[in-house]
Amino acid sequence: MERIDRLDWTLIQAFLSVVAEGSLSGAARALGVSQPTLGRQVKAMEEQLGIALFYRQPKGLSLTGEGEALLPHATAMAEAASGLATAAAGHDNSLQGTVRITASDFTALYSLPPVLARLRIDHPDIQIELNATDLSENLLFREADIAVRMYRPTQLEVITKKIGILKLGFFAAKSYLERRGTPSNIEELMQHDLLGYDRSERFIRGAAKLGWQLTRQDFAFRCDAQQVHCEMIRAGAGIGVMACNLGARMPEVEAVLPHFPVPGLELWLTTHEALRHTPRVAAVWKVLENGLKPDLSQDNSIPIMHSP
Amino acid sequence: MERIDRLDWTLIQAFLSVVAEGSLSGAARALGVSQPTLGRQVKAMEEQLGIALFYRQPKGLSLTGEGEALLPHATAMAEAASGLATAAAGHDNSLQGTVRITASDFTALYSLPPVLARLRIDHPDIQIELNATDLSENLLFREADIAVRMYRPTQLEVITKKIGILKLGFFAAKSYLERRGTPSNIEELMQHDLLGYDRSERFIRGAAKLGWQLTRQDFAFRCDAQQVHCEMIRAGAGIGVMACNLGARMPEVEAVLPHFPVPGLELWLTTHEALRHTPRVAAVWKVLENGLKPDLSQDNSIPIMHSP
DNA sequence: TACGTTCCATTCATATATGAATATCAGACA
DNA sequence: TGTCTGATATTCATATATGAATGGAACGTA
Repeated sequence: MERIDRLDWTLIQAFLSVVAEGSLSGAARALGVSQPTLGRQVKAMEEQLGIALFYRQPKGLSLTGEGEALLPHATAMAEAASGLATAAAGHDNSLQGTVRITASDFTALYSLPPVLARLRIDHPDIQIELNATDLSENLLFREADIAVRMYRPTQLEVITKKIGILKLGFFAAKSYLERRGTPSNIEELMQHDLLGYDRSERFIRGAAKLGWQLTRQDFAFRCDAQQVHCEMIRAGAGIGVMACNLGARMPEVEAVLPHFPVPGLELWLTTHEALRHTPRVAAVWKVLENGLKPDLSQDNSIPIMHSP
Repeated sequence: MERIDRLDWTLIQAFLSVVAEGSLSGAARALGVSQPTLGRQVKAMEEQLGIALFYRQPKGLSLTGEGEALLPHATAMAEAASGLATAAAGHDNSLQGTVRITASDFTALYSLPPVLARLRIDHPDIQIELNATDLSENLLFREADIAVRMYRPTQLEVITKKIGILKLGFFAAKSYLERRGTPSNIEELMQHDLLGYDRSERFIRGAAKLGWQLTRQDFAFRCDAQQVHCEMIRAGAGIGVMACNLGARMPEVEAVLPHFPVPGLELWLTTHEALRHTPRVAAVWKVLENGLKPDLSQDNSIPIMHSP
């Protein structure tokens, strides 16, 4: 397959300017180049992409449907470029602008919302862009300012801080427990339908350290996404491990063996060194830290699950 | 102030390539230009920005701290560029990639999380980027694929669909009601501490239509952010209007005059015409529509508040 | 209808950025 | 120490993109 990626970004710049101004001449003025140049650049872009971007009209150029489809991407580039310019100029010393946060789906959807709500109250001029993904993001190469992760990032040149430990515990739907009974010790629990969760390898190893032999076959269900896991517990599919604070919030589920020491998950906040002292990033960091802490345990004696 | 924005995007492209390859020569090979050209471009960029981007080392070029700070922006540009290339090539016919959603803070933080959780289950390969803002976004000019709004967008060339009506009602903290008593009709309610919410102009007008005279002075508190409003109700600061489904989920608050017909808020889904048939956008649209509907009323006889 | 304005397309001399060739430097290795 | 390798800088002829000038088409207005 051919790489169309090669198209010169100058062309995109030209494209964008023409869209914004509505004519070649106008765009030329705005961009400080001549009108023929711009005309050629637009033509070049159309040829390289094999797409008609504009309708040439007497009053100027207007976008075709295909052109419209490209515009959002071009605009995104322009925004990034302007962000770059701001950063370069060292003028981003204000508490406004966008801060991009990346977090695991689970954290993003269950832990972060109230914290972000608070953030919107404390810093109304800071826009938050949330990227929910379990993929380990490279803070240096991806546009994320702060990462919320369940493990300590290993990259160099990042600042990390452990916020606390997310306590996990066994939970099951009340309906399930009524049907199958509530286990009162580990041996009984192992006779139940167990739901393996996405870190099951880690979990099995963690369990082994606590002297609890467990194999993959002991799980009635396994799944990769924590949300699914969660839903299955709620639906009464069996007994599974989930975050204690989350379980406590769900009226239809109940803790099982609440005092059994299930290893917890660490929660780490990460940013890139170069962004550490950007005011808005620092502000968001602070709110995240303060907002997430109450939900977490600071007890370091709780065993944790280590990353693979 | 000078516009540094003017810097040619080709230079950024060069910058990025040098970072990725680690050397001028390598980057030149990758980019299909000569090494001196690239060297000059890097130098030009440094001069124009007035920043040293690289340490020149015998083994190649490595980023300075200032360079690192610019990198995320440059990378964001590259991602957008590659998105543009994909869109242009017409290859984005798969159910993967990123979909950007914009919604009011309130919707984003209170209504969307469970829906997005579902989305992650149904379409694990679609990344969601959520931009929580009350600002009306221009879907054509901003990189957002789908907007969730409380009003019908007026732009041309967008596809909109009304999902339903968010029912509103009076709520107060139980502690407040214990202290001040529960009003049993509108006249009594007006003697209470009322919390005006951010659309209070709209609200006052809506109330007037229902034959209920109300002025700004009748509100004990006013605030712009719905979250703050919400928190004040929970904190027992008075009686306020909030979404019924949200109020029902909060154990510490109680509905006041639950049968009084408070005008609701419409919820609209919007996307740009050109994106309508992009598979991943269509998929997300569908999940949003199905996920938000259950929380909303489809009863069109409920009065609604119109935008200003 | 004629005039002024605004736009895009074309032409051609010119300025500019480019690449091949080369010089230079630093480290690896025998 | 000498040589090789892979890197960045420098030079200069050349290709390339650029801009001023010009032509032509559409539209509004007197």
